[in-house]
Amino acid sequence: MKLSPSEENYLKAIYHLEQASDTGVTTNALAQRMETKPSSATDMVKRLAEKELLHYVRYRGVTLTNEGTKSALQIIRKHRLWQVFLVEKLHFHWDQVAEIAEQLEHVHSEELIARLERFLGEPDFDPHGEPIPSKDGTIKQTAKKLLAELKKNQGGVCVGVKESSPEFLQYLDKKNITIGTKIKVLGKEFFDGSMVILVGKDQSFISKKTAENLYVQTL
Amino acid sequence: MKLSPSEENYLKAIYHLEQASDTGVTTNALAQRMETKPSSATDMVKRLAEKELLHYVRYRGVTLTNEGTKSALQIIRKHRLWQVFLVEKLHFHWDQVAEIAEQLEHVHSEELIARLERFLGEPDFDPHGEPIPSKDGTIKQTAKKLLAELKKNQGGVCVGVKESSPEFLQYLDKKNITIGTKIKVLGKEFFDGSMVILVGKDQSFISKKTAENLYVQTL
DNA sequence: ATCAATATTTAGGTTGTGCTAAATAATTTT
DNA sequence: AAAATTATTTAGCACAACCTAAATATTGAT
Ligand SMILES: [Mn+2]
Ligand SMILES: [Mn+2]
Ligand SMILES: [Mn+2]
Ligand SMILES: [Mn+2]
Repeated sequence: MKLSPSEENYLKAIYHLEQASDTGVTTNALAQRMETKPSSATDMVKRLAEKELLHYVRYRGVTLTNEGTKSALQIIRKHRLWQVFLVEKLHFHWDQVAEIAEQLEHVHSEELIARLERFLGEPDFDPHGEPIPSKDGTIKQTAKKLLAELKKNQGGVCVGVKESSPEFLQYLDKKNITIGTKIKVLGKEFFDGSMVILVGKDQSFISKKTAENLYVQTL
Repeated sequence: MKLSPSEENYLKAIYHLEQASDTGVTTNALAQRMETKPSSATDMVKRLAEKELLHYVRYRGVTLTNEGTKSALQIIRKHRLWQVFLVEKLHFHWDQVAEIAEQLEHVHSEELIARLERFLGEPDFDPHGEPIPSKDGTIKQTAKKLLAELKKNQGGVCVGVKESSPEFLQYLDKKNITIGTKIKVLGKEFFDGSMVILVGKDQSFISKKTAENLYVQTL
């Protein structure tokens, strides 16, 4: 089915909200995520229900159908592949690619995305460490945990970020943390969850909030 | 100014029609090119006039303003750079790229197109031999002529196509003609303008229509 | 259980981009 | 020059995607 950019953006938003909560997605949550009004979200949700991309029960929220989930995954796939292109080939910084990928993801061409994937060497993860769904919708999951879950003296490699806002990514740069960086917990403050960590050879102080947005793979 | 895909497509169409005729563009011509109805073209033309991208006189047609021409050239620039990407990097065939570039050209990001141009090695021409406008709107013109203008025993290198429909490009493939192919006129029929030409080492027969859609650079 | 607060939907309006049918202007033919 | 033909515009409708304000349903507190 050929969807409009707006429809695709809504589907993606619903998918991500479903993932984050494992429950139906409410109109308010969706409107907030889409930066629109609840009444606009209701309108769109009705259209998507009409197209059988989601189940909608008035006042009860929304869940994607199989079709809807499949569509959402394909858009995410395109978004992430384009992000890889922007960083690996055009040398964009990892905090600059989201906005452009938001547009590129809506270009309709199966052939294009197949060839792009090939050209990029069939990457498994995007520049933020997020997995790239395959053409059939499969996602490669890795055993990652939040840095905040590690105990003192445990260490690992940074494999992703939970939030990927430019602000956070730029902050990580300042701290010399990026995908692939080795991190070890030197100390953890019980009071506020803050940590002293080893980044490469240097010590660094990070807040609980930061530790809760960094994924690491333990060694 | 941030324009919608539809507005951008209209601007491009008007630019091309102006180039082809050196006179004002009529509503009917525009509607035909855009594959829409004259009434729709009138609507759009009014909006673009409002934005001062073109001059519009009722019943008299339309001409682009300087602003409008600048915008059109930037869209054409993006279209052609993306076409180079699709052919050179993703190995699309030259007859498959127009449709996808029609979408990619509407992605808004100065930075993206600057980096893409760099990545592609700052090409001067697209896969159909058409010049790529520079960032400031300059077009590199070459001394090319239509194959149809050549006399017997004159020869040259194919440097472009006037029409770039998939049908025509596929036909050229069958004839083993592409950008860079050496061609020599062995004979020209006065009656219907058809030609016998030398393509590489082989003889080939082409119609006047074909000869009028092939650009060559004489040696 | 009732009421207040919150969430959601509906009603009705706006803008962009298309359409058809009818009106009007321009051009060509006679 | 008038009539016929063609080109163009206008009027009015439709749909997607937004909005605000008002109505209604759900939830949480008393
Ligand atoms: Mn998007
Ligand atoms: Mn990402
Ligand atoms: Mn286009
Ligand atoms: Mn071209």
